[in-house]
Amino acid sequence: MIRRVSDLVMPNAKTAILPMSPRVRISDVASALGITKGTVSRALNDYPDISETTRRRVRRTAEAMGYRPLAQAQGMRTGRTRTLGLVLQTDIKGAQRPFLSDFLAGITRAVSAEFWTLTVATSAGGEEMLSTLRRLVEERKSDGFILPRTRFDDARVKLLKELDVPFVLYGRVGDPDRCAWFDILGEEAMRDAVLRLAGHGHRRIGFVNGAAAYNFSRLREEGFRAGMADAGLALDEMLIVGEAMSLDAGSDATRRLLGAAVPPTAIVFAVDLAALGAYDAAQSAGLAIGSDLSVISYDGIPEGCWANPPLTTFSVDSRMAGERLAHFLIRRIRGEDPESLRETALAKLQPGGSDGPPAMTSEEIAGRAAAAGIT
Amino acid sequence: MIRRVSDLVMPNAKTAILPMSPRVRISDVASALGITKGTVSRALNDYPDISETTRRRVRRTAEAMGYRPLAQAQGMRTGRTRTLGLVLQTDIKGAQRPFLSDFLAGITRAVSAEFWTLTVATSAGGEEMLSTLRRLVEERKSDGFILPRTRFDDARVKLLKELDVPFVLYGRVGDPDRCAWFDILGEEAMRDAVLRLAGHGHRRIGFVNGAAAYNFSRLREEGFRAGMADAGLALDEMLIVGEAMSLDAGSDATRRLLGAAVPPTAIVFAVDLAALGAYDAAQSAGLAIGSDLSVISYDGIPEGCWANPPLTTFSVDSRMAGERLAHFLIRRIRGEDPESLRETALAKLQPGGSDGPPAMTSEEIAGRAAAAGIT
DNA sequence: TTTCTTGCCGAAACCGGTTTCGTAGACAAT
DNA sequence: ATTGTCTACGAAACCGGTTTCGGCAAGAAA
Repeated sequence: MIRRVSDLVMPNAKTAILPMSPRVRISDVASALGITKGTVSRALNDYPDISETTRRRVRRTAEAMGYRPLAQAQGMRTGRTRTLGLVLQTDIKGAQRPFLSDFLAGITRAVSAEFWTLTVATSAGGEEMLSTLRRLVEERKSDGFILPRTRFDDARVKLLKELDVPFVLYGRVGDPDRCAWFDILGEEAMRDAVLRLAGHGHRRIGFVNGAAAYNFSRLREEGFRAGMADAGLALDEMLIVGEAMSLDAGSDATRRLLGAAVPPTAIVFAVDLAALGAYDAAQSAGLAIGSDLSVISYDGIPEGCWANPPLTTFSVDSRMAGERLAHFLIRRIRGEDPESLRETALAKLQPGGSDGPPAMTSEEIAGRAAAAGIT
Repeated sequence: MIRRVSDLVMPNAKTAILPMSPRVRISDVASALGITKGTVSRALNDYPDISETTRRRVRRTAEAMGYRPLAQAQGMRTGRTRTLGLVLQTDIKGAQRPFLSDFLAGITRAVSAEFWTLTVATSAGGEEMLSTLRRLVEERKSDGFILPRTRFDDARVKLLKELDVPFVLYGRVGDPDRCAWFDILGEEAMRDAVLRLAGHGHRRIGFVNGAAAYNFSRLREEGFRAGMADAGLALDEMLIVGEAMSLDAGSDATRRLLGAAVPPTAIVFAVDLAALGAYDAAQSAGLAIGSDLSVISYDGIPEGCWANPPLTTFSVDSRMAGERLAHFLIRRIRGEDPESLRETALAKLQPGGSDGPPAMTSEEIAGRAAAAGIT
């Protein structure tokens, strides 16, 4: 921890000055052209009081000399440093783990193509998340934020709106006012999952949702319901359970569904990690995933491929998401209307062996479950 | 891509100035004390020409007023901005994926505890990696770097030494001169793996190494050899293969070992991902992992738990590694001797079901392999 | 021709820190 | 009392950009 203010400052100040590589500064460009640096700056920044010919000359020589403005120096006056911020939540064990690498690759790719940078922080969520955001804003460490894993009513959004700091959502929120976002249409995936199962001949289908606080859970449930309606299947509220974000929770949820009076022959999961928990529950009930009990899920985590049989799931292109989000955020910071920066994409079906035509009736499944002591 | 220099600068300059929150500036502290900001700065930076009483008064009021220097402003003169850099390599599919989340959490935890920040970039490796580092240094985006996945002869180390930019290694290198590092003792793990297998009764043990370019591969092979010697087992160079960093490569390597004249009854893998490839090869040879063929590996990736049987592996605490590395780098940047910043830790055995007493002799395994067409 | 615009640029202030330089005042030595 | 030294601080330059302000010169209007 920081104890004294002096821990924050530069020790050995004299020797701390780096041997600066011969950067091209704005004054170099100016003197090369025989004009003042103020004029160069205004020319590059498209001020209206610069003649078109001067503007062109300045641009060309700046380019030719390899001039690139120092973000921190610009930041002194403007308060902007061409830096995006990403605060990851770390209290949920392994929550975004599988996607993170691709997601970061996408963001940094977009960001460095424009000579911006990304600063990453982590926090435990809740109040700490907000104070971390606030600190990054106050210390001018980032000009805007990418907010992953949005909640229906998201405190981060509220805070950043108040502070008037730009942000983009990876996901959607309840109140879309002044929000830009990129999102995958989880609801469409859930709908398609139901239709695929119905195509296999399933008629009793259960749904295991994620945590209700997250906005995606609402959407995926909507999608499930829409799919059931489209398939002309009866919806039994007893076959819808939620709050399953982990293996254990997924396992428990599966057991609850199998213990129903008339259990489902197939289950749609909103989250891969929960779906993998179903394997355990099915095994303990003596049911074979893919035949006795069909499972389709969403996320496309690599662990799914290692399950036996491999999990049928809708996979998400996290890298592309990162790229789109970074571009959107930069445009947002540059002043574009957030409501014009909204885009969605579809998840891609990744067929495994965890779904297929029902090999058992609900009654037979109920029998097995009862025999295994599942109620 | 960037086309014109003006893409780099601030548009709408007039409106771009942020409504600054009422930060406490150094001049605020100064006027509160009735002294000049220069004196405050020198007091906080431990200049010798400040009286002890003044220094104390300045510290206390600065603390009380919540003053925190703006890193970019300091950077203008000093060239330092209290920022660590991390450049991830993304061309190797999923190479560091499983560890990344924990690793980042560790780094950012340490970093934000000292009011520093982390900027993350990605690159495809090779020349692009070097130019990315160079760019971050030139644009003063980071004061030093954490270099993961070190090679025996690492081009990044060479470059940063030339540029005289501080760095710490996650791993070790051939030439330790002027290098600070944190590393896990993979060689010890490999040694222990051999001893564990020898304890099970195995006498013919193979080794599948990672890519020779990485320094950890050399160390892990050394550890394997040391283990064989300690266990008093004969070493057959035919049973040592390398360059297996992926599933497919691991599968191929396993097949090669099984096709040997006298195949091993157990295999030690340097990399989990390769070890998971052995499952496939074993299955196609009609061999059961854990009994017919024992496997012990290293990394502790989560996929290992999903394999059947779960992989016995030595797991690494990536979060701790990130934390230690960040602290080391900060101390390095503050001027400490790099050679005093070196630390190692042990990997932790995570027993699974992939190893056990040999159920078959080498001859029987050779028979199965031959029957499966593996030569 | 004179005056009023307008376009275009130089000069200088400014952002928030760090660092250099100069000097007032205390004290010691002469 | 004068000179010299040293301590401790004020004043100002500086980092590399952006933004404000003022004014010259050319063209338009009177």
